[in-house]
Amino acid sequence: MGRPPCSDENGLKKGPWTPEEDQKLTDYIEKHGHGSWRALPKLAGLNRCGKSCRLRWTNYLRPDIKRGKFTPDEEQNILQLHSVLGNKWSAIAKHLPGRTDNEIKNFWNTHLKKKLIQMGFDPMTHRPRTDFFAALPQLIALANLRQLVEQRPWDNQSASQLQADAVQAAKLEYLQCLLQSAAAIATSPSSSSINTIPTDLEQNGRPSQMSSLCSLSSPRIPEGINGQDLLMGQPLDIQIPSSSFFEHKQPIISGTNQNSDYSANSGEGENGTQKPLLLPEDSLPPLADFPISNLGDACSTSSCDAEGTSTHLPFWSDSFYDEFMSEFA
DNA sequence: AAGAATCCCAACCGCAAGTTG
DNA sequence: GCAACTTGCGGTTGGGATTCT
Repeated sequence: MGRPPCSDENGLKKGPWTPEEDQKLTDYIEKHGHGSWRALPKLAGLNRCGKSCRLRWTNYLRPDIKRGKFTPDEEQNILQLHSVLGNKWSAIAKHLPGRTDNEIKNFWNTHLKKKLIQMGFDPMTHRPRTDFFAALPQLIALANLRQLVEQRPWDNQSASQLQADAVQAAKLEYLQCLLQSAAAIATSPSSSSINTIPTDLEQNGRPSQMSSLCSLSSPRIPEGINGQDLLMGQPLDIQIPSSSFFEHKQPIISGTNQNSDYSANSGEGENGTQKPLLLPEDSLPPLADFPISNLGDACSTSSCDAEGTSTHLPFWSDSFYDEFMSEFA
């Protein structure tokens, strides 16, 4: 581009805005509109670059900005929008009147993201985390715990209790990894034996919305569909097929649930028989309370109709949201 | 009470898309 | 079609505010 960044321009002020500067900027824009941002600072008598003025106006001085804490409704909207749009803060902001992209981004980074991580969800995919590195802190903690248990002369009861806790936690961790691997398989377009995806639409030369959605490794809008358009002017009913993940409250894994689709995800034996990847029911702790459905069910049933006009199956079902939001309280 | 740690957010930076001549 | 320029966006950061020890 060849143009120096505005910070390089001679002697222009940077950093926090003073009330006087705010007043000048507000007065000018109210009288003349912002026009060319680049020309504005001179015209308004400000020793700032246009970019800085624009940012100050759009993120702070604009009269329609709503300040203060985000309401639970707004939080829920952000989560839902983020699961669809990803880090498209400006697109998300368009659905939250009075909120700026910067504000939403900050709120996400300081609150929502942490909450999701704490709950074991990948904040980018809104799925249970799949990376072993994510579990590293817990594993390290468990290792330390074990060392402590072995080294310290605790009474038998507390030591065994600790060990039991550690084993419980390790099992949970292991289970989560299994679930996540299965989820990855289930949502992979190549796993046709697992996820029987109708191919009629794809054969028409257009990737089916469903299959593109099912292949989401991060929130993505199906090809040819503008996520923004998708959302504009309609109530939030954006729903991702793979979201059936959260639809049912029954635990995915249990010894009595072997005919679930999930078991099919666990891999087939050489002769086609199902090799249960799952541990026996009694060897596993109960899953977390939030609802998780059959992983292999990602694109099944009515949610993905033959037209590829999937309009159902919230990735975050309402009930899940309720529970999630109650975590915030 | 004081220092350290953490949180929070306004503002900056760099990049890319869009616009104009 | 191209280059110069403008605008918008998302990631990052500095430092004040708050909480913890």
